[in-house]
This record gives sequence, C-alpha cells and structure tokens, in this order.
Amino acid sequence: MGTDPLTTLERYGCAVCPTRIVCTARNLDEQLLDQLAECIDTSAVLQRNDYLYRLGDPGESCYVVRSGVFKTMTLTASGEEFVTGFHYPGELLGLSGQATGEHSDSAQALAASTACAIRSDDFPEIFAIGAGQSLLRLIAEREHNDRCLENNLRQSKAECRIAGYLVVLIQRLQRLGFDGRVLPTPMSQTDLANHLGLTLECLSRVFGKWRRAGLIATEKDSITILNPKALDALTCHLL
Amino acid sequence: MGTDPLTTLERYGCAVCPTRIVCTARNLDEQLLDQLAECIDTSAVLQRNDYLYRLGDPGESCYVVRSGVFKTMTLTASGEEFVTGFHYPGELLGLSGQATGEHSDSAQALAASTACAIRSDDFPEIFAIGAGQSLLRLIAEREHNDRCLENNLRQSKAECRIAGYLVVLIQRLQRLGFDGRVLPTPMSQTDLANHLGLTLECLSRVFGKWRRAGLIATEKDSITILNPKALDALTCHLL
DNA sequence: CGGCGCCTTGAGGTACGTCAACGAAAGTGG
DNA sequence: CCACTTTCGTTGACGTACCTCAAGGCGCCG
Repeated sequence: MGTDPLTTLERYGCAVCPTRIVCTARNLDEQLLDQLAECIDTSAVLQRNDYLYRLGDPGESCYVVRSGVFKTMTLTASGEEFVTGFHYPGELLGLSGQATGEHSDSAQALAASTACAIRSDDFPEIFAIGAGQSLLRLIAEREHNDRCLENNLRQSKAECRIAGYLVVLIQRLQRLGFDGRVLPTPMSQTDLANHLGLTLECLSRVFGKWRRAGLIATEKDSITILNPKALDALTCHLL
Repeated sequence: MGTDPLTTLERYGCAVCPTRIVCTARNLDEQLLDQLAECIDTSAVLQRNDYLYRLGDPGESCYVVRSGVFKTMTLTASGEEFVTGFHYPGELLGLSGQATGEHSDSAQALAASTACAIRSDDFPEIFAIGAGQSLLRLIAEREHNDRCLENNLRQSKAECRIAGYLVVLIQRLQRLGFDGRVLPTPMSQTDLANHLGLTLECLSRVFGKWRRAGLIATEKDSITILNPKALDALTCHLL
C-alpha cells in the first residue's frame, strides 16, 4: 500500500483532517487534538476495490471515512452480493461489529480513499479527553441517516425511493460543505439499484425518464441535480 | 401517573432491573451498579398510548426499554403516521435525537411499559464508571438490528419481508431469554403493515395463508410460530 | 479488433396496491 | 347491560408498477 499520500496526516493526525469539523475532533483545542490522535489510527489508505474490513473480521474497531467513498455489503445465503450502504467522508462504519464480535459486512473502497479506525477499547479514553460528545454525535448522525434511508425503503414506489435516496445524499454532502448539486457517485448503477432493492432495469428507466425531463444529468462518476425542487417533490416527503 | 409499580425499581435502580443482563448494567458489580443508577433516570412509567417522548422534544436523552413495548413513529409531509419501529425490553430508543438536537420521531407505549432515560450529558460519567463498553454494545446491538431490518426492507416480496421481520424479532426476544415461539405483538396489524411498508390487506392475506398452512397462529396480542423452519425458508436469508 | 462489463430499451407476466363491501371486536354512552 | 359508533381485520375484483427475460448498444481493456 502506498503510504505517501498520508504522511502529513499521520504526523499531524486529526489537526489537519479535512473532515474534522464533522468528526470526533470537532470542538477540540490543539492540545486535545494531539491526545485524540493517539486514540485514533489514521493509517488506512486504500485504493479502488481495496477492503477496509471484511465480513467475519473481529469487530474491535469502527471506522470514520476521511476521504473517498466506501461501499458496505454482505452476502445472501445463496451467495449473492447485497449492498448495505455507501459511505461518504465524516460517516461512521462498522459499528455493528461490536454487537456480535465480528463484522457482519465488508467495506470496500470505491475510489482512492482514507479512513480512521477507532478501537472500542479507546472509547473510554476518548470520553476522558472530552471528545465523547462529538463521537456520540457522530454515532447519532449515523443513526439518523440510517433511519432516513430505512424510512425511504418502506416506500415501494421506485421513483420515491430513488428520489429519496438522492435527497438524503444531498443533505449528507451539504453537511460536509459541498453545494449538493453535483453528487459524486463512484458506484455502478448496478450496485445502486441493488442497494435500493430495485432492479437495474428499473433504476435505468427512472434515470432515463428524469434525464429526458431535465431533472438530472448523469455523468460517469457523478449525478448533477438540475431541478432540486422537482426531485424533492418525488420523495413522498418522509421527513 | 401511577408510581406504585416502580417503587422498588426506583429504590434499587439497575440492580433489580430484569433487563440488566442486556443493558448498560451488564458486567457491573454491586457498587458500580449503584453509581450507574445515579446516571440513569428510571422513573418513566407509562400506560398504553402514553408517549415516552414526542417529535420535536429536545433530544438530550435516549432511552432503554425496561418492560413493555414501544412504537416509534413520525409523520409524512401529508400528515400521515409512519411507523418507524417497535422496541422491546433492553433496546435503545431516541438516539438519533442527538444528531439534530430534537427527536425526529415520537415514542408511544403499546402496553403498560417502563423505560430508563440516559442523558447525553451523563455519557462521560458512564464511561468513567466502566459501564461504557456495555452502553456501547447496546448502541451496536441497536445498529445491528437496524441493519437487519433495513436489509429486510430491500426485499420487495411481501412474504420475505414479513417472514424476515418475524425471524429478526425472534432473535431479539431470544436474547432476552424468551423461547421465541410466542411473540408478544401488542401492535395492530395496521401498524405492523405500515412499518413493513405494506398494505394492511397484503399483510392480512399473508397471515391468512400462513395460518391455513399451519405455519403460525395469531392471537390477540401475540403470534405463535408453529413451524420455525418453514418461516425461515421464506426469509430470503439476508444473513 | 474482440471480449466483457455496464447500461438501455422492449414485451409480457405477476404480485402488490387500490377500491369496496363486509364482519368482528372494542370502546362509548345511555 | 345493551344499542351505537369506531376501529380493525377479512375477502374479492381489478389495475398498474415492478420484476423477469431478452436483445442490443456503448465504453473500456486487453
């Protein structure tokens, strides 16, 4: 693995992290940032298709995406892949591994990506430093996101699901400071359809319809929202 | 509100809680249990249809179900109720309120129920006592459950969804020491259908079919699993 | 150039949603 | 305790949205 891109990050830890404003490090002063960096392993540098962790790995750590995008997936009993989520910078992964002692999904980088590992053993230290509230908030934000997406899945109409997913994704990216008009989507439509519980054909038809209606434009690795209001109107407003 | 049923619980706090083996209190010795009880407000006693918290309430606390069953729900933009979950003893509620500062759902007791409140301000103290790992595990278990149910919703076949929900519910109850053959279901079928993203008619038809096939028996406030293997075979095995 | 993912487009079947009527049960008020 | 009302569940007929299967186009890589 190439270690070059992260040398500065490793040296300065959380202090220079681009996502620190939304992460465990938010609201910490310089001194505490250094202490926090002791608790967090910032060494995970991954290329496209590398795995951050795999199904069955011991679940002693959870992870925060620092840059890039990750896909999490599991397997059905019949061996088919099952995409459980896409994870953008500042989002938490792999927490559920603590429940069973091992990860119940695999996490794969969809582009060159970096991630921080937080060992569950270090949680008490993080709370002792005073960064516990921020970590807790990170967990709560993940929970909040999950609920939104879960509610979205209860809608069985394809257009509602897809629009809802995009709208939630816009919100997630805006939290990071993006304008939310151009969504980086390094995943294949096949994976996206899988994740939404739809067939590729159905997703493709909806995207085609929306393109013709001037609602969105789809590029290779991104989706541009041309008419946010119209998209929002399709979401069934699940709050 | 009647305070009688809980007097002993209030006095002895976590030490006498029937769900302590799965809760934050697990693995604590007598002395620490008393300290933990200081951090946790055990006074919430609710009758059927009482609210534990409401949408928009300040999200300064999360809750652990001590006894009974809770239903969480939110509203669509058009004002319809939207059932986001059913919560059994030892399960965590309301964590996502931390993300936005206010609760994004309401929690209502479906039967006479009790719950403990954990203030987010007390998290550091809980970690200082040494109960942090158990609390973390509680959070992770919630996350794990959510993922299972979320994956289940990706399946659009009604029978898969319903069977999957029941199988996950069995697992959740077994964790509490129940045998998992008789599932307490104080919710209406209307609410259950709503939560599964199906219509009442569809759920009713599937239950009818399963009753005729000798798979389940439905009573007023419970479902008895007569043929667990057959039920499991319908779940699409989402792992 | 050929092969292979990945996406698009079409035709047809099926499962679930919708609408509607009915029945059972539970809560209400006299 | 009994009529009334309301909520909840059952069953049927019908339409439609999505899945399935299939063929073809496009870009990427060897």
